[in-house]
Order: sequence, then structure tokens, then C-alpha cells
Amino acid sequence: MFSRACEYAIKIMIYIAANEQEGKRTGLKEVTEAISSPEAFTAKILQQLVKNDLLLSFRGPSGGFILNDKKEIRLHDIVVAIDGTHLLNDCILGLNECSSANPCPVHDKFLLVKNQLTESLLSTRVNDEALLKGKNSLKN
Amino acid sequence: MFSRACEYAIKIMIYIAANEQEGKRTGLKEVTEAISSPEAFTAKILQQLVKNDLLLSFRGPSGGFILNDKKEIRLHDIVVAIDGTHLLNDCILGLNECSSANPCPVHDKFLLVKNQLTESLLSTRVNDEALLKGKNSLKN
DNA sequence: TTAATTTCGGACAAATTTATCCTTAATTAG
DNA sequence: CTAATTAAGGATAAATTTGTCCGAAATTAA
Ligand code: SF4
Ligand code: SF4
Repeated sequence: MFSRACEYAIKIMIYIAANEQEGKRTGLKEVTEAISSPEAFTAKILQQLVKNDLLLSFRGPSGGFILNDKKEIRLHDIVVAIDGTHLLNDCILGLNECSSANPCPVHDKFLLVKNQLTESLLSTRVNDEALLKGKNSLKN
Repeated sequence: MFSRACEYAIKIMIYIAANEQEGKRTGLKEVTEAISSPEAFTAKILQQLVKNDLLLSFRGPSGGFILNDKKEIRLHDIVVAIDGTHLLNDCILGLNECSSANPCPVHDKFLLVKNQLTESLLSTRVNDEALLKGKNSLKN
């Protein structure tokens, strides 16, 4: 469904959000440990999240990452930042044009799925209580 | 969502099913033309569909492919044949364990999406009237 | 029987994604 | 100021997916 990078990104953001709830800034090594991800690859993803204004970064000792909480960050923001809008906007069959007027064979069924997915991603924020609770089940 | 190979596979199956409705057997070149896919790659996918008992193949002049209609083929069968069960069974976040007892952060929201996707794939058959109608919108 | 057609299947190549390595830049603490 | 720490970022490598090439095997038609 999502790229592996995006899976990591979601875990990263949930972990950092939970940490922040306790007033803690989160470093690369800590989050890598917490979600069991390859360190250097995780660093790249963190950079992308910073570039997309979802995180703020600080260098040096006691540096790390915090949420850019000007916005209440939704899972949707994370997925779009890492995987782009293809999953959510493009045709499930990879067709170029999609008109509800002249729908392709599987139009109706998949519109439902896609709408529900989009709605789920839009309505879930990384600082939702349910997500923060699960901070410790992000390994494996 | 699906791999490109799987997108092709779905188009292939819809096209062959529609052709069969008119009593026609379908060849590699014809289906490649009909869905605008790379020929050699399409051949591989056709082989996989044969191996998975979704298609029957015939060599030689006037050869080609027809549905193995011992079963009424569902989109679910195609997706599983090409992409496996990962999309439908595995954790959306890539976690190893998934227990509803001790659910991960995003359990509830995504269970809905996954169930609806699975249900859509299970309930749609390639010989559904709606799909056959769209035979000509598979290009692009 | 011969030639043409069509699928089969292995090897290979290109493109993309995932992951690693290493140097530089910024920041902090002593 | 110096040394330690941490993120930034470029180059590269490994793995996977996508796509190509070509000869072999089967079948049909003449
Ligand atoms: S309506 Fe058809 S063409 Fe459009 S996104 Fe859905 S499956 Fe694709
Ligand atoms: S409940 Fe959590 S662990 Fe299980 S599939 Fe859903 S997101 Fe993944």
C-alpha cells in the first residue's frame, strides 16, 4: 500500500509526537532504535519530513527533531510528503484519464475504497490519543 | 496500491473476458495492443496467470488465451496471483504482529479500509457486466 | 512435411526503491 | 577555543521491479 519509506515515516512521526507529549526532543538514533529501522535510510526520511515542513530539526548535542506544530499533522500529510499523491489521486488500474461520466470497468467499487482511505488519512492526526498510546508497539 | 504488473493483469483479464463473451480467443499481441502494455512484459504476466490457473493457453497459429472458467474469476484471484496476499493481509505499517487485543496506533481506521478493499476484490468478477462494458477504456 | 505462428522460458538490461558510507556543517558543553 | 555531538547531503551499493531479447517448443495450415 505505502512505500516502505512511508511506513517508516508514519512510525517516525507517531514516535516523535509521543515523545514530544513528554517534552522530549527526539534524535535519529533514538527513533531508529524505537521503530527498528535502518539508521542511514531513516536519516533520509527525516530530512524529507523536515523539507516538507512536518518536522523541525536542530543540530549539535541535544539536537534532534520536533513536530512543526503550526499545523496539526495528519497521516495524510505524511503520506503525501513521502509517497506523493499518486496512491490517493491516480487510477487504481493506472489509466491516464478517469471520468465519472465515462467510467472504467471498476469505477464504482474502487471509488469507495479510495474515498475511505483518503478520509481515514485526513481524519487521523499524529497527536491523536490513540496513536500516542501505541508508541511502544512500533518495533518489529 | 497494486504493482504495475498487477494493474496490467487486471486489464488483461477484463479484456480477455470481454473477448470471450464474443466467442473470441485472445492473443498476446492483441491484448498488448488493447491495453497499451509492453509486449514482452505482458507475456510474462500472461504466463503467471496461466500458472495460477486463471487462464488456459494454446500455442501455434490461432492460439492464445481464454479464461479458465472452472472458477468464476474474481479480482481478488488476480491480485493474489500477481501481488500475493501481502497487501490484503499484512500490516499497513509493516509491523510483524497485529493483534486486535493489543492493537497498534492506527488499528481501527485501517482495518475498515482493508476490509472494504478485500470485500471489493472478492465481490467483483471479471465477467461482471459492468467490467465487460469497459473493454474499450483500457488503453492509455 | 514444411513454413509460419504463437506461447514458453531463460538470460539479461534498465529503472526504481531501499539502504549504506562518509564528509561537511552546525551547535553545544566544557 | 576545542572537542564532542548531531543533522545535512552527496556518492554509491544492493535489492527489487519493470522491461527486453532471443531461442525452443508446440501447433496449425498449406
Ligand atoms: S474510475 Fe476507473 S479509471 Fe477512474 S480511478 Fe477508478 S478504476 Fe481508474
Ligand atoms: S492493527 Fe496496527 S499492526 Fe495491525 S494491521 Fe492495523 S496498523 Fe498494522
